[in-house]
Amino acid sequence: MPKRITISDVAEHAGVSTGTVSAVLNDRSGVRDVTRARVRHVIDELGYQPSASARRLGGLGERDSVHPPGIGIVVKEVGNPFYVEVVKGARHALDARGYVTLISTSEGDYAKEGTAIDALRNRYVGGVIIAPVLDTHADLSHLFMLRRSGFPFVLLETVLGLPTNAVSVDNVEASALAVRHLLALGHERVVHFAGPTYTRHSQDRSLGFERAFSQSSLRFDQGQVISVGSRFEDGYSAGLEFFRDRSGSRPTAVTCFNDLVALGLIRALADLGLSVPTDVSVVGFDDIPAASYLTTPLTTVHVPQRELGRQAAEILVDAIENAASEPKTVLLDAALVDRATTGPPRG
Amino acid sequence: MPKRITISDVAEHAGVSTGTVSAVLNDRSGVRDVTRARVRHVIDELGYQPSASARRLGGLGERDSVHPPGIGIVVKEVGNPFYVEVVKGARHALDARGYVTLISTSEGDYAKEGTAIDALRNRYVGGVIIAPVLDTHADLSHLFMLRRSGFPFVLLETVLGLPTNAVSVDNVEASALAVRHLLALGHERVVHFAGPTYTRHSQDRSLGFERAFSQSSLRFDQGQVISVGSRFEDGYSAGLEFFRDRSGSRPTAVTCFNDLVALGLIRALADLGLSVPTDVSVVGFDDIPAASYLTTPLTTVHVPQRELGRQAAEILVDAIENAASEPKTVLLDAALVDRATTGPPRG
DNA sequence: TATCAAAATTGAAGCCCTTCAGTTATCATA
DNA sequence: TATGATAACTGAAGGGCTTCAATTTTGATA
Repeated sequence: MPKRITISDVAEHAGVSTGTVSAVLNDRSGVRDVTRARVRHVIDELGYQPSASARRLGGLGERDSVHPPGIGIVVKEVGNPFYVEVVKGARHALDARGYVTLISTSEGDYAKEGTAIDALRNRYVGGVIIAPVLDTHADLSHLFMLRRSGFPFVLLETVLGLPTNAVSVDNVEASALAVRHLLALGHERVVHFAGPTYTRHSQDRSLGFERAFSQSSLRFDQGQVISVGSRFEDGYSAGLEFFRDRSGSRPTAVTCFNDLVALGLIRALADLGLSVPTDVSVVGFDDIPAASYLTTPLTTVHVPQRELGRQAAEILVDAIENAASEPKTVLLDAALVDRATTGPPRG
Repeated sequence: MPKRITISDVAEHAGVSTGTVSAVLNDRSGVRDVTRARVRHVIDELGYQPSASARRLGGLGERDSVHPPGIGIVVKEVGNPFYVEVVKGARHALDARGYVTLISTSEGDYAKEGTAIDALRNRYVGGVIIAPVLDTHADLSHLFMLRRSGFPFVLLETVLGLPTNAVSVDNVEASALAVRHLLALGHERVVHFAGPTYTRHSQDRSLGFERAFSQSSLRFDQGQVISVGSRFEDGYSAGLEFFRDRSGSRPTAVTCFNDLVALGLIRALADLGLSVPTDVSVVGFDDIPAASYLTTPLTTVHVPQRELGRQAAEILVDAIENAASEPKTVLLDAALVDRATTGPPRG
């Protein structure tokens, strides 16, 4: 194996000391221009590449002193439009503060989330933003360990029993908003297409649905909450199954876990020959960019995704730079956006 | 500042030597269970965190010996459905080979691309997959320097004059496919909504359009290629502008730089009261997942995105593990997918 | 040319680990 | 109990860089 070229090799060839080479490498003042030039030339000549580990080790402590500091973001899935927007918001804020952003995914898998966090930590990110996977079988131990180790992080979902930095919206209330909108339009038979159980978002949104219903003059029944999933396909297949053969007692409106599910459902309704919103009103959740692109723009609950990312970034940077900051939870407001997929029930 | 807890602290508290602690840390054999347990306990007690830099420095050379090795992916934009699929394909292959995937974005900005690559390199990824930004004003110097430094990388676009690993499709030919499809349907007035100039993809697709046209009995005119962009909004606004007030000489078909532009265009046509494909046929490019979801599924050129990612990952891992491998360029096949947005011209 | 403060340069100590030759403890066997 | 063979443990020597007190050089001034 070719022996590594070190700073001493450079020093020797340039006829200076290692200290001087180091000074050149770090653009420190107090080196004559001729010397600087000579060293630079040798570096180039020899194809010298500094060892990042040695730089960090040598410097004061373990911080990423040499290069722009990094922060990591662990999302469940790359390409989920919701997280895409959150990441954009965070990235923007982080750029402005001179941090580089590194993204990794957990694929909604609890173990992979741990791997991703470790990988990021071992690579000198100063902190991480995490969309946590809430696996009922797991004990969330790596989040607790993270917390115990004092490593700065911010969650994109509040976690019960874990007092830590978190940024989210009040999903219970936001979900209730959607229901109230439908009730106000005169709907009485409404169901909720719920998301995966591993996310608090889903639990809260189901809860909000139930609560808004219970608070109305109507009666709530467990059967109104149907576990579906979070993807377009989930909404589509659940929609087909649910609305096939159901002419009589068919619900007149559906609130969905997120916009993707809503879109899938709308597609299924179209395939079944039902029209939106005349036959069925549909409300999404999140307000992803595509929601407003569609031929019939989606009525949905707007979640300030970029702002979510921005605030998470801000809190994280603050935690990194002022080590002493207190755990902070921020809840942003959501709002109903009334577009074209809701209307009064037929007749 | 709180002094860092080192391996010697642990050794001292546990009454063993640093060598033993190191052995425990690395799960090496030759340590009695009682000793191992004692050391583990002290580690826990003291909240000891190994220094990743020191581990790397101490080990043989600069490789990422201790933790799973990482590879980086630099895409232009997180959330671009095309890259999302490519990343998924790569991630899948990389997972199987025990690499962790770290994603960073260039935002289509040449300078940020350099920053992203550096950030990744300095964080011990063994190699990177890059969707290169082709800035006409830049000299692509960081790609050349990367190459010169011997750092393994794979491009998702071939770059003129840079013999290196690359995975792509033959965009010229693929684009011609779209045109031939339209010509076969009887269209004569066809235009191309071209992408941004900073990507080779766009240049090649425009070229393919021109070529297919020239090879037909029809005459090609520069005016048929309209520079639009790569986003939904770009397609939408260009569509509005182009098809407004043009009843007579209006083109009967459009091929688009990508699916997003096509979707934007379709939306614009709808707003103008024109129907697809009766009034205007539209062909996309890439075949992103959403293309088949829509109410009127998009006719498009299918690019095997996941496979692109998979092959890129494979080549990269090979380059990392067998340092001597030759630069390799792979061109995958694209195919036209005839769905609902194309048909014969009216009349 | 002599003087001296400021600028430039030196080089050994230290950062925290891993490694491995050498030493010591252990335990089965004679 | 003595004897090896083997297992367990030790600790100093790196690994490549940064730092900083100490030294040397520079160049303006007398």
